[in-house]
Amino acid sequence: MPTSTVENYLKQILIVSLETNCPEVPMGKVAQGLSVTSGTATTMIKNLAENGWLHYYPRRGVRLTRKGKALAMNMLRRHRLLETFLVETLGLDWSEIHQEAEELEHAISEKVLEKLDEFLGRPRQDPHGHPIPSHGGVIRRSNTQSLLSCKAGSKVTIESITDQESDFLKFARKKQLFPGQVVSVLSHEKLADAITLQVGGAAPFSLGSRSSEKILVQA
Amino acid sequence: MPTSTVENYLKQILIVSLETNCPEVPMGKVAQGLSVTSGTATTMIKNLAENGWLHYYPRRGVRLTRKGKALAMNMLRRHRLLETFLVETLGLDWSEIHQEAEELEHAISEKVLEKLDEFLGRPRQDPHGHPIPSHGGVIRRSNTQSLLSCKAGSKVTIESITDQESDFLKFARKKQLFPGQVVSVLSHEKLADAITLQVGGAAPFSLGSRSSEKILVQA
DNA sequence: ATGAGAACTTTGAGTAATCAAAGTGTATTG
DNA sequence: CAATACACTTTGATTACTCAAAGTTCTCAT
Repeated sequence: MPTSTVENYLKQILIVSLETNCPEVPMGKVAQGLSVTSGTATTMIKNLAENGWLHYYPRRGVRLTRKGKALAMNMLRRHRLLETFLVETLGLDWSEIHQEAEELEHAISEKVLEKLDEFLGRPRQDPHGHPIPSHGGVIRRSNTQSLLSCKAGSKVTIESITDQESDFLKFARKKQLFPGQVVSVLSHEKLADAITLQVGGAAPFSLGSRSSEKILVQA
Repeated sequence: MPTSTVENYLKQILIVSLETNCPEVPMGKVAQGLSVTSGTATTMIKNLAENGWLHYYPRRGVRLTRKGKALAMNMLRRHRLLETFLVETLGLDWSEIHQEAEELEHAISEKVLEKLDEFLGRPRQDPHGHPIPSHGGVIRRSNTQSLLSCKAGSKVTIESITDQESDFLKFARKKQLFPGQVVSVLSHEKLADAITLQVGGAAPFSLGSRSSEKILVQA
């Protein structure tokens, strides 16, 4: 039985490798993502490698094994199903569910998880718009791009918000930026590092590149 | 923030002190209830005493402080609300929920707990018939006695089953022994250590003292 | 190519929880 | 009232994780 620390390391590595679209993840990202010192990450990673969760290429990075990826995918499934439950069933705010799910995902058994999935009607996406991996660990990958890469004049649908920070999510909702919303890109000034949007009939507003990168859309 | 080990020790002590109706709990019961060696229990208890969770009387036992009892009551509330959720909402069998709740009770936040309570309609009892402590940590104590103390010829209503063992619970349900059921005590042979019952129209059967002690009833 | 700085690893030490086994105190029972 | 048995405590060691700080390797700009 892997400890919850092991689960967290593997999940974090999977998340980074999905984000960067590259299976090899540098140590720095691991340490940073888990808020531990780099020395701690090195020690832990060597231990994970010894137990067959991942391959470790010193001073280069880390890559999940099949076994490691399966566990990590399962953690993502747990996390996203729990987030869905917290919002849909218990009515918590989407800005506060991340931390809650972060704890619960290690405590919930496979049996309860599947009952929960059934109870929720086997949802495909969590409240942030992220796909929920299947029981078998498969994730539906859609052809999305970030809002940052949209041209002026285009009209796109928000697929997901890739940030779990409470403050950003509160802001996003106030501006009506959540999955399913249709957004018009009024302008995109590369040099000014800003993109101007309009959602529904509300007043237009601008986002910097940092923020617009966090919003994934479909044309 | 107490660790989940701390939470487990305090909860276990509270459970024993409620069962025995005595606030002082001997070390042996602590070690046994938590499945640790007696040496481990001693070390841990000294640590808990230093942190104000309980009073430690060496070679005599242990007694929760106000602070310790409050935390322990809260754990009991978590446990029993979660058990209720697992049975009522997700449809798990009452024989398998104890272990599940045992894990989840440490992971669920106060906020989610209260939402859950609301969602469940603020239940007063868990699926085993045990009272659920209020948010403030108060427990309704009814005047119950165990089935073992019932006279032949009496007719009683089951209030709760004080055993979490999966096998015993499966047996109990098969015999229709669960909260709310009305039971006739046909005979009670002190010397034979057996009590004979009838539930509804089913065939009469006998229970030994070990088992009948686990069933709490109201006249 | 070289030297500065970033990225990474190593080392030494600490915490929380656990066990096995040896040691101590207490309570009965003959 | 001693001998024994039981309940409890102490001791020494282990595991899984963590950090700070010192050490190493790699890369890139000069």
